[in-house]
Amino acid sequence: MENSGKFKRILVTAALPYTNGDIHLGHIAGAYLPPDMYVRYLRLAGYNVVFICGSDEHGTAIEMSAIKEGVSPQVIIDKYHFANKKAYEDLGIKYDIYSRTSTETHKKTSQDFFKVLNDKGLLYQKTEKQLYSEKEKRFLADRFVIGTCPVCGFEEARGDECENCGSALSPLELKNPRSTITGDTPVVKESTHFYFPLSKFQAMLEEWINSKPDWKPNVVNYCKGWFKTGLQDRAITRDLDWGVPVPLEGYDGKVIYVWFEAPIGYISITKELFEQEGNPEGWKDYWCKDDTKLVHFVGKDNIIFHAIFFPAMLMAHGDFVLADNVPANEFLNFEGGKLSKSRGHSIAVKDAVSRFNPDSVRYALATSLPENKDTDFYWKDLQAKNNNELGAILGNFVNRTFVFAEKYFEGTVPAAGEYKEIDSIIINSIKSYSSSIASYYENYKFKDAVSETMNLVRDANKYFNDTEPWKAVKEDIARCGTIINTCLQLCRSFAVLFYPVLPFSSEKLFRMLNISSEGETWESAAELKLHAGHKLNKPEILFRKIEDSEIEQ
RNA sequence: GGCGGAUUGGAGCAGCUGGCAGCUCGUCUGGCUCAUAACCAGAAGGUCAAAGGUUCGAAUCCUUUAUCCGCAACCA
Repeated sequence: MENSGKFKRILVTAALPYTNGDIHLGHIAGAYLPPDMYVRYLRLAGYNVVFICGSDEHGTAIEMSAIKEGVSPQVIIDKYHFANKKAYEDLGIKYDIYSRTSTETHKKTSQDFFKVLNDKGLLYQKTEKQLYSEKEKRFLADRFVIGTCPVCGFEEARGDECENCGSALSPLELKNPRSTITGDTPVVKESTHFYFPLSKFQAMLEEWINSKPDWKPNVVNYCKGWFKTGLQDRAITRDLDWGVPVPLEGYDGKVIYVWFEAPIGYISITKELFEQEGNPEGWKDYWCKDDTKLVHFVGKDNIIFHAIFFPAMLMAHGDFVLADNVPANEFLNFEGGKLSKSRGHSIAVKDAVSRFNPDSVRYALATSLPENKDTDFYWKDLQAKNNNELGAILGNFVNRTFVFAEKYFEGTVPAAGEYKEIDSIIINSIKSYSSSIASYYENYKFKDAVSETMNLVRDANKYFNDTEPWKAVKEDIARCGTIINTCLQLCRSFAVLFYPVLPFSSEKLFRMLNISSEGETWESAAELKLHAGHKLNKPEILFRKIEDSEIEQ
């Protein structure tokens, strides 16, 4: 619906996680759960969609982690690549492909991209003075230099800014500079780098973003802030060992800047996906045709790269589609503090899923997504949402329905007789709910989509109460059958409508209903597909209660 | 200091092209008893951070202040 209509296919990307740490719930809420829900919805709704992600594995930070731990960068990226891949799987975040930027395909794709821009004469070179460590035989990135602040005299000022007085600094301004890695004194040495003329693309970018009225205000505001300052050209190469080498003679020891090369990963990973599927040219449909809708899901820290820098690169290159939307989220804070590993304010995905039902984690995050502003996440919220909403509203409705079918109808679907008005109302409401929920998904309003889905279950519980099947079972068994039939049909609707947010429970519900989830569509959620006499499986508890003691940890 | 964002009942959030202040949870009361002591109904609870301004009318627009957060281009 909406503007999906003019597109033949949708390519959804989730921000490539930087592979020097475990992903945590803040990342999930910001950039991974929303696209997973979006894609699951789109598939049910019948769209042609590809969902890709992968590890971002190059750059200064990874090389420095490797040096500090005394291992090769490969050890670092392997460790976190596989750990993060598993974390996504554990949470039910299901990509069509989860690859990485250390592949040959990616190396070639980003080098080709670089060469196209260079051959077009768009790039230029500039020589600048930089600090160089003779002992380590490397140029030092700003943040790996400390020294005495020329403004306030603070002796531990970092190369990019002084934490004491807040002055923005360049490492060349520091007095008595030294490497944070070895402590030795660097020398000033010249180095030549390629620059991307971002400033020349400002007008085109502004026009492009102005043509996107459906973008979230927070994203547009971010971009406008950058435009106001004026975009500056960016160096797109670095003096570093760990990365994609500059594909030209005479540039040994230089690699393509990770933020130039990483988003090209979206293209190379799409290529890999289609290669695996035996259709090596298939990726072009998704990247080179105007009727592809490209959507980048990112956290707000990545807006600059996905809404400004990467689009400018694509404009410069010329062969590729630009993003239709960048529905970036804000940050999710934990227990009232910033999510940061150093302050112990982060929850790694692996710690959350080892304790709780992944669907409970997904639901708790989905209902407090930082869509418009930073939000807070508390363990007790997860407990409350699991117990009071998933358990008491959804799980309990399913359970009370199944227990009736089990006890009074031999575990089968009873026949539906004549419908009364109250039955018709709830049955018709499934259709209106499914279309309003769909509209929320299409417009990236995931919190609203989830709470709207739960509202249908609230209505279902009211229906159960108002029709009083526990009385009907004694007075009018046929009437009771009609009610329980309706409730079972509702359960099937829930299995479809909750699939985007609660995939594991949805599957469980399909099993309990003894039907396959294969071939289910969003449209079918409103159909009454369970036939009288259909045998049900034994009911199971969908969401077990989380005790206080589990939360106190 | 500059730029951008935020501040709404006990908690977490929505509302912000200006028009009686909403949702979920929690609390209190009542109903029901099929069900994971779950479900349903009703109620209480907010001078929308503060001050000033525009307007017939402001949570919403403007100015100032306070607090918090992000950005500031070689971390990604």
